[in-house]
Amino acid sequence: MNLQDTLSNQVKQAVLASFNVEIESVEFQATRKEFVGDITVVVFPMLRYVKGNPIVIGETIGNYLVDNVDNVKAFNVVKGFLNIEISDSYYLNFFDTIKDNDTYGFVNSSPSEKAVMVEYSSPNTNKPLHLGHIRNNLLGYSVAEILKAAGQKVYKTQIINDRGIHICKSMLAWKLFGHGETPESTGLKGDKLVGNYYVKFDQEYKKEIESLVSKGKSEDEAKKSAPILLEAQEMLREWEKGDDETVALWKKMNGWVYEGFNETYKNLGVDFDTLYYESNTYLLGKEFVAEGLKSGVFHTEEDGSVWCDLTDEGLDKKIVQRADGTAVYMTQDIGTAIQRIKDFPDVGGMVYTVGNEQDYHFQVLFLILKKLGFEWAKNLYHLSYGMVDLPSGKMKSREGTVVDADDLIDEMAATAEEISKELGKLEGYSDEEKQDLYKTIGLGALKYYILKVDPKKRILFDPRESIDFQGNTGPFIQYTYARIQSILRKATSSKLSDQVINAIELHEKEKELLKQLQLFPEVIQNAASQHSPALIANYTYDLVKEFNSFYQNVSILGADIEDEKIFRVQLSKVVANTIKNAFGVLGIKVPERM
RNA sequence: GGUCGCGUAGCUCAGCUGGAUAGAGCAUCUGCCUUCUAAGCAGACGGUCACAGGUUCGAAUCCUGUCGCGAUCACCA
Repeated sequence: MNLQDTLSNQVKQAVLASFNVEIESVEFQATRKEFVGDITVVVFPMLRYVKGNPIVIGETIGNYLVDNVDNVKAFNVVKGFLNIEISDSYYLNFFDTIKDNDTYGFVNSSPSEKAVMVEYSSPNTNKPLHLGHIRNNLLGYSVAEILKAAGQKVYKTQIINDRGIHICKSMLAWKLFGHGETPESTGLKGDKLVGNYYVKFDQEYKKEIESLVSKGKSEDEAKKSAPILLEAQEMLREWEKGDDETVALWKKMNGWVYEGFNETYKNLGVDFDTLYYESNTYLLGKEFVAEGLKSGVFHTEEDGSVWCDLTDEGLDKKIVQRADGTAVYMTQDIGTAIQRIKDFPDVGGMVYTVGNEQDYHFQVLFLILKKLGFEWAKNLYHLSYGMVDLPSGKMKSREGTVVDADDLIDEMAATAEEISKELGKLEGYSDEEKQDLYKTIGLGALKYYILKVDPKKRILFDPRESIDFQGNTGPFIQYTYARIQSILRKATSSKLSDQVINAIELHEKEKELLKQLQLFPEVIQNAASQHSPALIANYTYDLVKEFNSFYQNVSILGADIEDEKIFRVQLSKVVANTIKNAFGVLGIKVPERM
């Protein structure tokens, strides 16, 4: 039983013994720094049951606790707050239970429990990944790792939007203007090459619109009748018919894109257990549209289009299949969800990492799946996150106003290199080790910068103001880890690792650290239930700040008493391990030196 | 217009299952490297928690309304 539960019972007994009243719950909070104590009971809520002066009530309870609870050393009452001091031995015992546990805070998954599938990334295959995708990838990956750490079985996946008018635009532009260029012939990453033709298409399209308008057409008309657009639409029809040449080109260019994406994923450090392609799942969606028609979930309009009426739920009518029988976005999402459960019968729920512009879509999707009668539909969660915008507004691939993912990753490493060289602490490292470290730090800065923000808030990214490496940042936390490793390297020679600690008096900073460590398992669980890596990031920052204060104010290897020295080294080791585990679920590596 | 989200220090963000004087970082300013890595520590400065009501012993936090920003309401994805 943890401290709070124990105290809770004792406080209830105290109230019962002193006032002859039973109270249901006791409200605790951490004691604020400016007061003496470790944990605080808020007396005010009890006034409903116990009439009287809150100060007197607090003192009565405090006296009872000191008399009856071993771990309670002393107390003081300020207004309606009963501040309790806990004995050092309690914290030392706690430390003893975690000091050799490398996975402290994590819960092993139980085989009987249902797995959860986490979808993220899910790009279109007509252009490279940008900063918006980075946020998506980091969030999805991290939430998947957090769920694992909290004891769930997880599959990571994505849905690759590999078909549609967008890829046809790139294909057509390549065909018209590409002169047979390939990634090999140009030295470009495949996704970059294909993306260039997506931009090229748009430029040509705009030229044609302009020319049509100058010939007297209205802008709307011009947009619809530009020859290059008509040709792209024709290409899509050819693709749907299975035209050999078109399909071959489609396969070739998608292949280039996948190679490019895989490189970016590798650099970002994200991975997937299984992949889904839209071109494979949209047909299953149509089957279930037919099914839903039979069971009356859907209905057909006069023109043959199929709809789901959600007006009873306070939503609109939603189309699930076009009049010409082709699939819409919703159709394939229905199909994909069902396909996944077929493929992985142990999956009992899914998390969709998709921007908040699609909040409505997922609300509708989940409702439709429920109406279709799928048991697992109640366990679907839309991990909705805010857009990453630039000072100039939205990022637009077609207009070239994007922060490219690969470029950004490289720039971060370059900045890390610059700073590292200035500081010059890496004598003895090989060039390869150095490059590796720059990447670790650069990515650490980027990932932490993105993940520390509450997912639902939008991020404004100003490329001119580079991401910090000082203060509340990834490198700051990595630096603290490296510092601890340095101490551990110096300490390993002696017998510091598995000594038993005798009773020592805790330094204030040590106690604060132990309190912070105690929170970690709860933080993991909260982050999992709220799908929020930001909670882990903020926790880690608080832990690290506490450690640095300890480090700067207390001598570790130079402790006067041998037992103190052992304890401090062990405590540092546990802090380092917790940093590593916390950063691990954020997808951030920690360095041995920096 | 309907619906949803957001609004906290000059800037970037915590805090939001109601509790003590609203916290960090950046920026600005002071100190601290002949002791474990100064990407650090200690401190100063900086706030009408968008605004107005309400609930409560107590509201940044919950409720209502107003304003501002964003998203969405496509036979696009």
